[in-house]
Amino acid sequence: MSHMRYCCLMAVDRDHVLRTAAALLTRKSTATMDEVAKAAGISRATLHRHFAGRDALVRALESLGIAECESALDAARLDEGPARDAVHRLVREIEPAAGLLAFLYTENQLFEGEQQNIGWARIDDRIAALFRRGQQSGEFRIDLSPVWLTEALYGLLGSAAWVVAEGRVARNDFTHMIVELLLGGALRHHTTGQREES
Amino acid sequence: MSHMRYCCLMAVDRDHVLRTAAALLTRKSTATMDEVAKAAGISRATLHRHFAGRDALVRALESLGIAECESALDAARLDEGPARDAVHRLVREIEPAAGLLAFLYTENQLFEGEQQNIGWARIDDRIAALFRRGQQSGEFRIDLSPVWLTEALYGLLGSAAWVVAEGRVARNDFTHMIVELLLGGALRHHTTGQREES
DNA sequence: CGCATGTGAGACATTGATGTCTCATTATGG
DNA sequence: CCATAATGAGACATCAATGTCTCACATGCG
Repeated sequence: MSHMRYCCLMAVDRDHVLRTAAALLTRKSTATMDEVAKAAGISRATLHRHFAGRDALVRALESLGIAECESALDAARLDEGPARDAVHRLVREIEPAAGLLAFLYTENQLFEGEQQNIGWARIDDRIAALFRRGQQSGEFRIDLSPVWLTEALYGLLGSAAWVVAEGRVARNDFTHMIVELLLGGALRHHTTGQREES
Repeated sequence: MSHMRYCCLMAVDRDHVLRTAAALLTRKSTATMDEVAKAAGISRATLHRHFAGRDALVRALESLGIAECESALDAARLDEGPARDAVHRLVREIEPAAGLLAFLYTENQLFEGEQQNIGWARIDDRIAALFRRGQQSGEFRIDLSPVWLTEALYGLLGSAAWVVAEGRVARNDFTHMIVELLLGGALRHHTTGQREES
């Protein structure tokens, strides 16, 4: 504690600003710097002191999103146990970041001159590796590529975050909805006469 | 003056402009009116003669998206045969519009003062009704609500359109990827018929 | 208490997109 | 061939967001 400096209100909680901005931009991706500042309870000037500009803010959000994603990946221990359980843990751990990820997912198109891209690539690889492990262990079907399964997971995370935010489904169902659909699909599998062929 | 009948057929192909704009905005949702005009091969002035402003353009795209969606819904004959086959037909029919839908899906947040909203609601209802029919017929599991299945379908359509546009999966796999994941899930099931070979 | 720091409020110029206008050009149809 | 109409090019004002700046205020610290 001795190394912490106690000043005035002490350098506006950067993390709080980022999370508020994430929550706002998730709902309204075109929100103004002024709106972001008001949402965070600070002035535009102060916001601009902490983040050089809108670009820097979005970059910071991207870094936050990557960090939270990797934390979730670590916490989910993707290498341990059945792959299906690892997927379940992953979705559970990543849920709090789903909104932010959904925002970044749509905003990323703007960053063609990538740089943080390596962070996303690393995350993609770790998730794809999980699906690949599940395929090799015989748990997952092999006609759906790990790349597609990874992307589909992103899409489902975004859809679920959206529909929960809209209040059209209960927040508690978040993990169940995604995991059950992603792993089991919409079809009933215990009924007789099930046939799958196209 | 009798309104323009069939005078100079120079009349810029409105549909072509819309589809070009859709393609561009799908890739870069912040594209300028000038960029849209250039992409469509017309001048900004002409673009502005046909669409009062950016708002009007996006509205027109929304109408186009709704129309294409409803055409797909009609062509898929959702009421006929097994629900799972209807889902397959739906995805196949809706594929060409997936990019446009993905764009509108993210852009819709801006339309809080809805008006076209009724169009989307009607589409939502028709798709949700399909999933409900599948549940009642015993084909689909009942622990995943039609609302969620509908939203999940949108998410998967968007993800698939994106990953195909990125060139990370083959365009030919579009329908298969979505239908198999949405209906069957990633898990291998020990039921008859599921593709598990090589 | 006085100093330093961080903040809020607001003025200001800048930038980029937009909407509107005019005018010349081209193509169409009678 | 001529009148009409649609287009392209560009000038122009407008507007909103941004980035930068100054100044006053509050609070922590010596």
